[in-house]
Amino acid sequence: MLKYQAIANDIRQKINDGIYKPDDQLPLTSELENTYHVSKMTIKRALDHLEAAGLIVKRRGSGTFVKGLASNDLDKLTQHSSQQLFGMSKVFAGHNVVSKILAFEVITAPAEVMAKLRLDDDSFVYHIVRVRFLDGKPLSLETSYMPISLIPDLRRQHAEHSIFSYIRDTLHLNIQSAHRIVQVRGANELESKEMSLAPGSPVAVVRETYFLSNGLPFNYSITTHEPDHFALETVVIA
Amino acid sequence: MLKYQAIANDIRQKINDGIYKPDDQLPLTSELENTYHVSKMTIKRALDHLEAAGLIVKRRGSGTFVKGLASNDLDKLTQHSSQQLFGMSKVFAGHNVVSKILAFEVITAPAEVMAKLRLDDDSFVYHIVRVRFLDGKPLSLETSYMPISLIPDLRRQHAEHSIFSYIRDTLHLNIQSAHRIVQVRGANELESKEMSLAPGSPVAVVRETYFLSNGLPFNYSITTHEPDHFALETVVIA
DNA sequence: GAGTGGTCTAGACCACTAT
DNA sequence: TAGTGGTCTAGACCACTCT
Repeated sequence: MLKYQAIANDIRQKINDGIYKPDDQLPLTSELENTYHVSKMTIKRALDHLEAAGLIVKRRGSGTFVKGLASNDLDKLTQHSSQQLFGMSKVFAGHNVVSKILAFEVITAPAEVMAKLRLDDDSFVYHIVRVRFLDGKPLSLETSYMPISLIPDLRRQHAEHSIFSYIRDTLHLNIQSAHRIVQVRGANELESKEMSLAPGSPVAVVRETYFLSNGLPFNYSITTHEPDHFALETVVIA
Repeated sequence: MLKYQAIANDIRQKINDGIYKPDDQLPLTSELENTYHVSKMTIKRALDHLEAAGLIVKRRGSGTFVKGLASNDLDKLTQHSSQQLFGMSKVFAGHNVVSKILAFEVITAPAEVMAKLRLDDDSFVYHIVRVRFLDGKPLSLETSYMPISLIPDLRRQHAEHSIFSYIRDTLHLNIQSAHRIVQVRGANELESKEMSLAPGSPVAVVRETYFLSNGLPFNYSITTHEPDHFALETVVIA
């Protein structure tokens, strides 16, 4: 474990345990240097991460303070370390997540998909439509496109479980990041039928582009979520 | 301007101008050290920021690459530098943004507000309900709570324009960060009436807590957005 | 093995806050 | 003016990729 990570985790834990409480001042960076036996830059990096995570606030000239967070929010931030990238199989670990496959085929990429995945004119992509169920209840309907050039030999069985596991564990490709756009609209016919929603009733629409560690986009997906189990949380720093 | 910021801006500009294109490899960090006459750590910090912004990808052992972004997305990321914190008056600069005030009063804080703003039992808060119009069309309905202890002497006229400007320019307080939760539901009676929406039609609900640079929460707000002008974009790094 | 980016240091100097 | 965190450096050493 890297030093700055270990220090960040330690301080996060102390905030979680109430050793450092909301509005408390943290020890000075010079004191932290001594207690952890590291240089100034290393302390700074650890605190930078905690600041980006929304846990603390730094003020040049004054000191470093735990944010005045409601205890609920504090718990969330100290436990799940930052944002989730990977599929629901991980997010809902412990629950029963099942996929029903409505489509699994290879097609020539539609214009929007071509643009998002930076593909040539007549590139082939997988076109996968799945409904995800959590403990038997429909959660979301996902339409996903992936170029066959990057993800060879994807099978229906992978889509039934976790496509992301196949990509990482079998193809040994690293997922580096995702770009997301969240919007809202009424459910269309397919969505209302497959998710047992009234037509036109509210759904969250999340469009995502996923990138590999070499910078190439390998997945463009549009997921509509049933409202009761959808919440997206972010922290914005000025 | 700080060196690492200047370098980050310069490289962002070069990506925007197409000097570095999607999938291109950037110059090696050692070369960048020479061209900008700075140390390794300074180059690293500049690139770290561009990576967090979703523009580039770094691979130890291989090099640094521009992400394979669709040209639309590239433009967005290179121009608006990262996420927005501050009120609509800034986001929609150039457009005509007007507020209609439905409520402007001081009340004892409800339980949820007390928790979010970490207030004592019978603290007073402003309770402000506004409808925001963009070029004459209703955009959102915002219910906002702020403790009178932190924000003294707020007037109706401030709510009519920008509360954030009052806080920054008059009170000289710095807004450091915001925590956001986005959800979806059907419009209630007030929302449908004030925003000319069918009852139960989809709206985005954003709950936000804003923090000052001393770590204190000073504003808790619940905003419901009409769907046509709402989109929230985020970049997630593994 | 040659080459990439990453971590960490010790210390000089800077920018901001408080009193 | 004392004390806070921030920037930047030059260089040692490390972890990973690719051939």
